[in-house]
Amino acid sequence: MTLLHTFITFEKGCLFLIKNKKGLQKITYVKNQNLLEPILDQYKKSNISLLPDAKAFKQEKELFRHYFQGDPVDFSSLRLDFSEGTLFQKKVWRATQEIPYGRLETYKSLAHKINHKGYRSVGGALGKNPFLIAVPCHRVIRTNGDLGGFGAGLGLKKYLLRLESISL
DNA sequence: TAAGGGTTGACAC
DNA sequence: GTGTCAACCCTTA
Repeated sequence: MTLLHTFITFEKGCLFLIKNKKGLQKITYVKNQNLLEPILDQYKKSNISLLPDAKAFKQEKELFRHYFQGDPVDFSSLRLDFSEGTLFQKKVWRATQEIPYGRLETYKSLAHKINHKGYRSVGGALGKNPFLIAVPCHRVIRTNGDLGGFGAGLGLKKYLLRLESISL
């Protein structure tokens, strides 16, 4: 299998984007480009060849450039391939996608949106979120105002919230 | 099948 | 205010 990939550097590190025929398959965060090698190796071992192709990511690069400049960006125009997630995870990710730029949501209210009482499961699904920033799990916090957790590190969560002018 | 998880709410101190 | 615990329910090993 062949997938396309590219990376986008920003102040705090680097975003690694992977695309298949259906759309974006993954957006992950790495602190620096040196850490990309082990990721590429893993794909090689799984018989997946990753081709660097910056042109195929023109739209994504443009959106992220604006986003990191602090402009309000709507990522809903991106085609995201949720097929790797479970039914429950897809529900949570879609609900998270609907959180507008600059707004916060709690794990509880997100659970309500999908008619669910398992707040922990919502956190679990967000932890598995393969689309960093495009599915804005950084906008989900605890009801008491604590940040909760973040797969890519709380430092990055704070940075992204500051970028969107959200005061904590 | 059991354990663990990015949580919450209730209760006791 | 802080700590503890049960309950929610999905995912993973």
